[in-house]
Amino acid sequence: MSPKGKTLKELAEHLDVSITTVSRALADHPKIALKTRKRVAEAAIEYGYVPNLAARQLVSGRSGFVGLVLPVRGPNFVDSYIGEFVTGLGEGLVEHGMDLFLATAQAKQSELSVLRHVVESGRADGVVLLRIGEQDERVDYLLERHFPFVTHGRILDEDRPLSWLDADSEAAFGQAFDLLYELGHRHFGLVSISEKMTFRHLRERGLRAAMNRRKDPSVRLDIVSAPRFDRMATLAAVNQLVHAKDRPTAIIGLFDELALTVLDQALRAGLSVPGDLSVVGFDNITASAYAPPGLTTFETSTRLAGRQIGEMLIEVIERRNTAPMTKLITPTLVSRASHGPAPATKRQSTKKQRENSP
Amino acid sequence: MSPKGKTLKELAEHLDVSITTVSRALADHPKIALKTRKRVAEAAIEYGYVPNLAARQLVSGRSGFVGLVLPVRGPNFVDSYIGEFVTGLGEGLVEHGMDLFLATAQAKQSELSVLRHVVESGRADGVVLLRIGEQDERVDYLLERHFPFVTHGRILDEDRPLSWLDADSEAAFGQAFDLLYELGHRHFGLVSISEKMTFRHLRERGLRAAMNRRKDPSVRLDIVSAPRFDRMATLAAVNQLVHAKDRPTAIIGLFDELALTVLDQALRAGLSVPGDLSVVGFDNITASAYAPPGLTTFETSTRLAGRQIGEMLIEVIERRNTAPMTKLITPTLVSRASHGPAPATKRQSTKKQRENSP
DNA sequence: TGCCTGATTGCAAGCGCTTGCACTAGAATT
DNA sequence: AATTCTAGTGCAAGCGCTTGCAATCAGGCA
Repeated sequence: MSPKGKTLKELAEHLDVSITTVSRALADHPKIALKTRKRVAEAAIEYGYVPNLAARQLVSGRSGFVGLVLPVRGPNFVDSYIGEFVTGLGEGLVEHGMDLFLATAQAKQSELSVLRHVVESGRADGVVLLRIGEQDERVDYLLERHFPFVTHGRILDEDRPLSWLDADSEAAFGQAFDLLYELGHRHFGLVSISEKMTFRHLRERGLRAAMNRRKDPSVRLDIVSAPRFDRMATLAAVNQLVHAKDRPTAIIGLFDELALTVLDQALRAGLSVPGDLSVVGFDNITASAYAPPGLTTFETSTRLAGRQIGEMLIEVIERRNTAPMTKLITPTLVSRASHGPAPATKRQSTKKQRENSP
Repeated sequence: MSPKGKTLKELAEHLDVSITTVSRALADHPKIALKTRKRVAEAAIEYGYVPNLAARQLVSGRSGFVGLVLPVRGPNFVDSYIGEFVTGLGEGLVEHGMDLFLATAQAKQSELSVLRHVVESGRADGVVLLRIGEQDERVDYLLERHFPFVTHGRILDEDRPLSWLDADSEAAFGQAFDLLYELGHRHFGLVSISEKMTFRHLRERGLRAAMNRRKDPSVRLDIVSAPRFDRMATLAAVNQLVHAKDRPTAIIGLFDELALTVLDQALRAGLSVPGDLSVVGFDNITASAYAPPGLTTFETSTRLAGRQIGEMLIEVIERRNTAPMTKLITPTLVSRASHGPAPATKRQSTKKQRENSP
């Protein structure tokens, strides 16, 4: 059976008024007599009238949709980010009568070209962008096109007028440093990524800033990095730290997957966590609670972020040409068992095979 | 800037032909001279013409969208299912030029009412349903309405003509039983849920069937269950098994979250896994690899399922009124360290308080 | 009683695109 | 040379809905 529903015209005939009146009545137009409005509203419900979206869109020029271009992902990724985000985004939109539509890139297609299509076909009134790079061609495109959008995460250039929501992971990484420093740690490791993502930059900056604030020359930070989704390279990078002769006493993962890998490799190497090594991550993915001894990390509600971004985007769409809105969410520390005091022996040890240098 | 793109008319004037011709040329209509078709196609690209979807939908009566009604979820759920599924579904659809649209239920709204709206507003040409119950009002509705849909999972009544894709978890649970039986286990526990989901039924049935096949009167199965998303009740149910005086030597979780809870509670109770207790799950969520000692479970690619469902749905939409298609995916065993031989001492215990039924 | 006003309602013109049917030439047939 | 095809193109009618403007009607006021 075709999706042919009742039309305005049918309803109008049924009620013996013009379709204009019905249309206006349903839109609560003030010029229509209250009595009529009510009569129509009731009939519409009883009659099971549901407006045809396509027709409405055609005349209004608006689609009623918000687009989300799904990031292209490796073949084996597994994470709850998309699901949570999309759930939240949907919640944020539905209250304002907007629908969410997902655009997936074809095999060889760039995200930009998908985005372009979405924008130009009029399928969306606004879009949400995920996984923002330090520089981002998608952002450039939308900005130039003056098309409404909100990003989860931000680009590096803070002066460009875009609306975004992001976790203040810069602050979180500073907090992680302080936490560990107070526990006596002086030699830090950071497992990072090689992609030029803004969050990488911010987190490293947050860490460094906290470090510099201490003005303690004995503090040392070793950074290793690997391309994302490259399991082998990641393992190599992690082990470079874990198996170093001069191993850090605390290793921070740029995000939980990385920290969990550290945990895993450390345990395999026979180290005790947090006895020999403290590990801290960021994101609080599910596995972090299960991986022994429980990963200390930071939590930021992805679902809530989605929801808020939905609301922001509605704003942006509604009143165009307004100042961009930005929102910074403070992550909260989830303190589990993977961090602790720096191993005492490591401090001024003389007969260790591994040395701690300034 | 408004989403006002170039129109067919503009392109037509530009090319000095009728819009009919342009429209047909772009659709590769055989009646249009090849030369013309090429000329138009090139001009369209150069000119940056992108058809207005709303207009097209209005006349074609088809939306070009497939709808997915997001299951209503508890406030703290975290899982990768939605993300993976949606990614796969998008991939399966985009190749056929279909878009995916997500409908979210409002706070107090039922999934059915959202579904109804989606169907009746013509926003989708077909829908995908998730988390199917033994009986499901959404399925009833769509069937009655003759609206194209495919479900991930199935209803209990196998005679109703609907298209579905499901993992053969019935077989998997049989396999789990056999695996454990051969390892000497005779006393089994199953942590189940109280919701009437089809997969629960099938998995229990698979387990029972394998059990009965053995015709071994010494085999015993204790089942506990709790409402989903109710953490306290789940813990209580799990502990009822784990702390039972007469504890099963092998406990199967209806899905990994449950099995992981068993693992966790067992470890807390000082039991050794798999020394004292074997545990098996289903789903292979990320955490299952990290939770000590590594959960033995079954894997079924959600992303692939999404993709295949996308393709099935296209089929169903394209040629309506055809026989329903069903697809059964065989899960593969992911053998990790949470299962092992039954503890020798547990064997011929005499004082059993619960009885095993055929 | 006649004209003006405000409150309601309806007419009709699209929004941009598809498609059945008619139309035009040149080609083919007799 | 007259007639019939055939390929290629255009006309015009919508798809279902919104909306500017005109039309209608009952009072109200002079």
